[in-house]
Amino acid sequence: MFELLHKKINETIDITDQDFEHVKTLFIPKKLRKKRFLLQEGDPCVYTCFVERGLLRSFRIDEKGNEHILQFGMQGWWIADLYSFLTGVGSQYNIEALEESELLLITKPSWDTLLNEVPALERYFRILIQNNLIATQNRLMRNMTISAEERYTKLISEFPDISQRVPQHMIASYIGVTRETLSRLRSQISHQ
Amino acid sequence: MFELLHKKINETIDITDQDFEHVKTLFIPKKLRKKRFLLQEGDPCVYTCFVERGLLRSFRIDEKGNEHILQFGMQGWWIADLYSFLTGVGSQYNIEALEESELLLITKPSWDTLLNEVPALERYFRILIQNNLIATQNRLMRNMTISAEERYTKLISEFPDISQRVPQHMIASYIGVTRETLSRLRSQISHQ
DNA sequence: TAAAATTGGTGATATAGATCACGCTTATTT
DNA sequence: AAATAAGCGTGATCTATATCACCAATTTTA
Repeated sequence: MFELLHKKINETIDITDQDFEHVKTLFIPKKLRKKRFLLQEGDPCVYTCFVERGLLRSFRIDEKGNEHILQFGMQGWWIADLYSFLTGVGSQYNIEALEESELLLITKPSWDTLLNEVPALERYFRILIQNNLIATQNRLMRNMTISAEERYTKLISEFPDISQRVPQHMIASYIGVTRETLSRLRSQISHQ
Repeated sequence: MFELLHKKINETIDITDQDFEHVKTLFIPKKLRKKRFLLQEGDPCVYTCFVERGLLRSFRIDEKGNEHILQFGMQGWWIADLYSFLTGVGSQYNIEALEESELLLITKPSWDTLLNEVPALERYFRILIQNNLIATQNRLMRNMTISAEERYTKLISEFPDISQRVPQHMIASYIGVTRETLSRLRSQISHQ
């Protein structure tokens, strides 16, 4: 259950087996079936979630009822509504399993404890968040500088399996277009 | 010169005077005149920069020659091209002073040293980056969910002095529209 | 202080992508 | 197995924003 988390942490910092045993005690393992929610809009985001296996998405629904995906949470990634998790306010996001998933959850109090008791993890999370920031800045700049078609082809080339794993309308709402537009872009691309 | 940095660090973590004296030795104070560059596209981003006084912007120029602003670096904020700073590869961004500015610069080797010698700063930077990530995610979602006009009015209400301090075409390139579009939005807004 | 550059406003037109509306498959649920 | 929902494609039309082209005022630079 904790293999992937252990591996991921070890990739960035050195953690003793003893410390990792302590880490284990603070996480709550959970299986989440497809289409079930880890977080619903309005509720505080109680857990930060590490994805051991499966696939999740975090998304928001605007006033017109359109979905906008902030993040796909793939195997080995973390997913949460950070702001809600840190402040305890009601979340504006939903987090839903797109596949049957195995998760490791940690609450804010446990996370605070963990960071105090295993200071090396402060660096692990700093680097994790740092990489996430870089990726989010890139995505923001891409949205401003390149066309929907380019955004789509770049996404597919970075995550080739994504179009098999998630429906097209979710890919559309991740790159910031409607499902109709993506459908037309795809047919253009396939006709050379 | 170091007052603001000291204050900002103290707002998030406890740092001893002794540790802060050490911090001071690793930063390079620099004055940058208006329109001068701290970083030019293609060069590696050698410094991460804390703005003691003044205003900077980081931006990118696309193939068509249009500018896109990633960040304004206001007093008390940090600015850099994180990816280039961490990896040493040539940057895709420019960083330019929009006002006469007083900066505190730190190189990657010094920053690494600092984090090892003053572990408490690991938390300071984790929280700094965490807040930046939250803000960047919000901006990304806003760009996908709300109109240019709303983006403009929200920016102005969050940073009321910005329209006095930076030219309109830069505000336009921050919210992701052309200068012409922003000009028209502004005249609409002023005519009620 | 004259020349050049920057800033910002506005008209005419073009276009990427949204919206609405429909039909056809393929999964899911009961 | 039937009923329902989800997923995807596509035509017709609409709209927000981009593009191009120009002008006037202000600021910066030589």
